[in-house]
Amino acid sequence: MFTQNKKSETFPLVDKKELILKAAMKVFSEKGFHEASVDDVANLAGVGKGTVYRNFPSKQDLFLALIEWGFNSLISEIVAKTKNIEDFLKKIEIAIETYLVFFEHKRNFYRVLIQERSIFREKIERQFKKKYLAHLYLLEDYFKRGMKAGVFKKLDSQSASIALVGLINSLIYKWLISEKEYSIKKEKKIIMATFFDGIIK
Amino acid sequence: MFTQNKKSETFPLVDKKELILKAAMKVFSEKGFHEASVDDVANLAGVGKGTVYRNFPSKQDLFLALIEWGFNSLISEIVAKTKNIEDFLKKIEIAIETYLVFFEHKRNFYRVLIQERSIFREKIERQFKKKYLAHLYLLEDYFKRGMKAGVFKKLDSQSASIALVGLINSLIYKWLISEKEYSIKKEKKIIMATFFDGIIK
Amino acid sequence: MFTQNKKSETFPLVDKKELILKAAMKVFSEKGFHEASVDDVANLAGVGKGTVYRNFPSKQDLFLALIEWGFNSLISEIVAKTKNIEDFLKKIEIAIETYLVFFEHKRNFYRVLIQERSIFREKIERQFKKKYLAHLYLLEDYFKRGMKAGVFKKLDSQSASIALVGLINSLIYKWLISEKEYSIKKEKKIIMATFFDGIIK
Amino acid sequence: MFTQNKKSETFPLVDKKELILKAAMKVFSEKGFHEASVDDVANLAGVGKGTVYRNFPSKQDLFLALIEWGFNSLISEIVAKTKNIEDFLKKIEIAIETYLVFFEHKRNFYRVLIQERSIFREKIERQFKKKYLAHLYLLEDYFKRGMKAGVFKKLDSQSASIALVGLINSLIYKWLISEKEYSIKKEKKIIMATFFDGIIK
DNA sequence: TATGAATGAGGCTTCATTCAT
DNA sequence: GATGAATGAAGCCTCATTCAT
Repeated sequence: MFTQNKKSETFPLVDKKELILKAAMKVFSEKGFHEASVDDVANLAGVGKGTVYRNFPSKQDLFLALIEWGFNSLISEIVAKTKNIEDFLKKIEIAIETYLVFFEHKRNFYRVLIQERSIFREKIERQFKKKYLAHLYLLEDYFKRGMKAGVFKKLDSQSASIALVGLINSLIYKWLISEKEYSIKKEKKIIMATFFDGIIK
Repeated sequence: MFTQNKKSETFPLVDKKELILKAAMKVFSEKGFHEASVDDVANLAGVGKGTVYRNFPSKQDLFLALIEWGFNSLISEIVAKTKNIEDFLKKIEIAIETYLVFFEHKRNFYRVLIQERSIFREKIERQFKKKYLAHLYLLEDYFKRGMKAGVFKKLDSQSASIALVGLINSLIYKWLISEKEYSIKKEKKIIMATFFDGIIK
Repeated sequence: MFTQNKKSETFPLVDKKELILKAAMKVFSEKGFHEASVDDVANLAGVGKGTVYRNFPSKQDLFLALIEWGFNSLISEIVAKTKNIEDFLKKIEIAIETYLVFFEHKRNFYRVLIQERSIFREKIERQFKKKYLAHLYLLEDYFKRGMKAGVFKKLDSQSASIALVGLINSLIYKWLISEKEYSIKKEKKIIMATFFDGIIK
Repeated sequence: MFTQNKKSETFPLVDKKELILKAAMKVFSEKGFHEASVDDVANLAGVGKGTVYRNFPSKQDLFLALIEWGFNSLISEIVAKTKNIEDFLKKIEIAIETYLVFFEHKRNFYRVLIQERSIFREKIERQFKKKYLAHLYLLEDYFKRGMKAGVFKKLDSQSASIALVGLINSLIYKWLISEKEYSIKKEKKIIMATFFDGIIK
């Protein structure tokens, strides 16, 4: 009793949901949504298949929850790192860096993200788009304010943020499939030298 | 035999392979690799399922052939449009424009491209990478030569080309899922204003 | 022990078993044995699933107990209504009426009864038959004695009772699926006019 | 080639659908709809599971097709045996006999019929009712005309036919679960002595 | 060469039952 | 005793691939 209480106070047992999400992250990132089976996830999580379904209504919902989980994490990190910065140039720069470092440590999440945008049809489409685009709003906001402040060229802010993210993702992908081991931060230089220098007024 | 040879010599009727590829392009782009069935492709192509398998060893090979077919087409077009241009700035600019227009007319191919990179595991990985990256070599080459000529900043040319393509793809994606109807060429402006202006020395 | 006895003596609170049986009656009648889940029953009864299993060894046993519960109730009622009647014709007539009225108020039990005789295989078969046929013995007995008394035609008394019950059930079924609202007692007339008039000597 | 042609002319290979229906009849009658698996059916039919699904969209559709198949057969037989009979009493009598003999030889179909009326919910309900009640229309018609002709008592003809069928089914059930071996035709006597004598004016 | 019926492995999901709390 | 989280066997169905015609 006592031990248990103590345990749960200081070592809050990993929540089942998180346990499953972690396993799912690995499995989906390695096999892809369709090739991965719910059994794979359950086995890796060390729980029964039924437990997966008790926590997530369906395989698709599990996948969606994964995306949300990851993005929430990414967004919090970017917000935390940039909120106290006044300079928009600096703000964007830090955001870029945070983004890169985030994925350097969460390769699996990146791998999950780049696969199969197409599995989300109709009913789910909206829900997915919302989550997928959510993290762009941050950047968009920075751009908007930066443009208003006269720091950036006057461009469509949504296009700009999408362009930047696409550019970054592309470089992450390159880094991911590269045979050589190098820190992804190295790519920051090219981002600054191209897009960043370009967008500055 | 005789009749057939004559036929295909004098009536270069769309050959069976191309017929199937066209159907596959539509089906895969609409449903995604996993959701689409070989039956769907065969039916749309108006041939029997066996015929699909006579021409492509497996569903995966069909998909791969599709990618190759599309890229070859894209590359030819870019080469044709840029080969007589001396100026590297102009060369890249035209390449960008060609790229945009190409996908404006081949949305399906774009849709096929962005899905399910994950279906290419192990055995297929190398083969895919090669094809996927092939069209980048063109750009890379232009950048290299442009850098040598002192027109562009000295950067890793592979990274630069990957960054550019990622940026463009991202904007195409935005255009694709946009509810508004507009020509994708409009996006050229932002590409020039950001990446292009940035990379120029 | 003591407390329990006292409780059930002075506070014949619906006992857990009956609580569960009532819920089961509703659930099974609405969904059928296979489509209904033990969870459904537990939820409706407002108890945990474990409690259901503490009271009934298995889902099948629960179903069987339900049948028995219903039949016991039916038989008591028929016995009560007919025991003081001397005339066998009247006896049967009252039995018929009681049967009809019973099911008019216990539609759910009827619905439970008509479904899925097939779930009772092998091991359970004998047990079920016994219960299912038990209520026929009453009628059979009445017929036997009526025949001996020369009131009824001399026929196989078991067949006669089975025939009568089948006929009645069929009319109850008709009443149940009928769109119109009418009292099932109306059907008594046709029962008397056909079977009853027929069996009289 | 020649032999084949001849074969298919004179020995029309058992149609796959019928092959599967026959297996389904046996399997469903023995195990019941829910306890039987599509695999069971496929195995008994000696075909792959996929072949079952090629012929019947779902397990439920297979079951429904089975019901229809059986009823069509029953109705044809009754019609054939009764159409040339003028006398309504005789007509009904022959119908009863045909009904009994039919099920004497098609016990499995009977077993399929008595199980699980409840599997047919909502969407399917109407479709099932239609089929289930179809064979009653025949009897109903006979009763109606017999009443008009003054041969039968004036009663609700639908109720009468339902009552008769319920009575008969009940006796078939008795015969089916009886341990003794006897011809079901024996039951005709009790049917005539009860319902039949009763309904005559 | 072309066809499409046939196959059956494999996947998602449900749910009766158990058991730690 | 009571609870309901956990389990995993079992079932329906899909679809890539094969092969007889």
